[in-house]
Amino acid sequence: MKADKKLSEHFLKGHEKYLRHISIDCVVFGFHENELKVLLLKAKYAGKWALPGGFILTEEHMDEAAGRILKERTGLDKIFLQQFYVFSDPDRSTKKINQGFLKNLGIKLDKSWMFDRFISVGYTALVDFTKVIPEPDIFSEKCEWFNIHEIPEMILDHENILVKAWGYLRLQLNFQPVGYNLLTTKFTMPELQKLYETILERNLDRRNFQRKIIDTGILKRLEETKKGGSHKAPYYYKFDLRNYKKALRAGMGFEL
Amino acid sequence: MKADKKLSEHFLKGHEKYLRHISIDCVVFGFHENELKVLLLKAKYAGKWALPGGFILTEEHMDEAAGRILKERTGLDKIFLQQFYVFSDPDRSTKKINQGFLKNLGIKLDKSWMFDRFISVGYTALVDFTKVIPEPDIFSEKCEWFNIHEIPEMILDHENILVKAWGYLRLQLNFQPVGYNLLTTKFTMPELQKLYETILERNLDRRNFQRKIIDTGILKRLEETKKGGSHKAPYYYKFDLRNYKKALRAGMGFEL
DNA sequence: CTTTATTGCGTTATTTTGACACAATGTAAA
DNA sequence: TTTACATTGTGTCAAAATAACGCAATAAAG
Repeated sequence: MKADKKLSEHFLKGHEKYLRHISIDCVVFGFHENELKVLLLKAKYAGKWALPGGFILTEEHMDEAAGRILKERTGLDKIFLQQFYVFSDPDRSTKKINQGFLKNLGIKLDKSWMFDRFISVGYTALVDFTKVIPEPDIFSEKCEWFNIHEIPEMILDHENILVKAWGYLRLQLNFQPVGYNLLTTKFTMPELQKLYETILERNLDRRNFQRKIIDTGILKRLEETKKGGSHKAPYYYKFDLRNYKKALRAGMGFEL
Repeated sequence: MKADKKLSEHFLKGHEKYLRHISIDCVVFGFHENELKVLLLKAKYAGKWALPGGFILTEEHMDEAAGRILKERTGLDKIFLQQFYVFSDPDRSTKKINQGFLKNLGIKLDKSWMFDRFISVGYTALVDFTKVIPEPDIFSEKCEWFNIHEIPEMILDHENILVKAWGYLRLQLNFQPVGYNLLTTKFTMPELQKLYETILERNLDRRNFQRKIIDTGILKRLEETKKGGSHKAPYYYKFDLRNYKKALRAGMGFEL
């Protein structure tokens, strides 16, 4: 099989291409139908799910590497990425698990660089759910979105990474263009509020939320309204990127 | 010379002992005489100053490595450490600089692991200035404290790392036991206020600061006062660690 | 014993936040 | 066509948090 040959080469020659001991794991957040979602890959033959990850080319900036890795998985360019933590437990990737994975692949490689210890840098990625075309890679049989509350069994310490990323997202809500990156360009106030409520995991007063977010001046109301519901049609809004960036520098307060 | 032999061995055999491509750089903050200080090393023969840094043993947790590195430099155990950013520019450590450094040492080593590209994980360390005994290592001729506003010329991207660490410290002021770790066990209210003012780089109203910090309940006032100034003697305080940790979880607001 | 610098404690005005009321409006049912 | 319903847009008011400032108390120096 062609895919297997590519895999073999990866295990045999990867160390010439990539920095050893260092990996990247991305937690890709999306927002759809009022739910926070995470993009996961199902590892071939392993039967468990994994965060999209990869390695750093010998002369590549790590942030670029993260972008490159994600482009292959989502089809998107210029994704909003942020490193948030380094996972360095010496036992986080055990040889046992990786060897089992290889055996199932039918490849006999006892001394691949892949069995070395890896320190992994965690990145959060915020993407527009509607624009992503999920793509599995040669290591994976599937690539799918999962509701943040319905995460399947994951390999290694990936669940831990995911939980930590979510906490980071919550902390960053006041300082980063979370809304700008997770929503489509056009959205309604209830949609934006739901996003905040989902990330903060608590309900916000509709009227106070609106006042607060309007006062920051980061939004521009359009003339258009979103019709379809059997009730008053909400206005569409879009971000005023200029003001947004200015407001973010100051931090806009939604308390935890 | 014995030191040179140790150095040679480091350059020749280090890769057997440490993970390649990964280093740690620590920004050690202290507070003394109302000034924020940083602990720096003067690199031998290089003539420039450097952050205390090091490498990760093949089976060591990265956080432990950071602690181990700092223990050698400060004589302190159980230092409050936090990773804050990963510096991964492929050009951040150029071969030219390192080779010059080696040449000056009188050691001819063209293919040392030390010339590989390094990705460095930045840590902030908060220490009690009065308890630190600065110790240079075999790479350094000096180890000294510097005022944060009087930083000398530094090697590589270390000044950049330092600046980023300071920004991180500011952000963490409301969420981390910054005061607890930077001050001696006994301190006065004006001392604590100066610490906050120095980190935030702005003046705070003395009376509002006092009220706010007292209201959090994180302090315990002692009967003792600090005499010596030609004015009313301020009370000593110490942290109520129980309440401090509780308050930190909620975050206590000093805005930027 | 007076002066000086600074502390401890307090007051008031302003701003921000939280809780809630009510009219307006797009669709579906009558 | 009219009515019912769900949800939106806007506004009010009390409570809480913050900012700005006053003044008496006191340790040391002259």
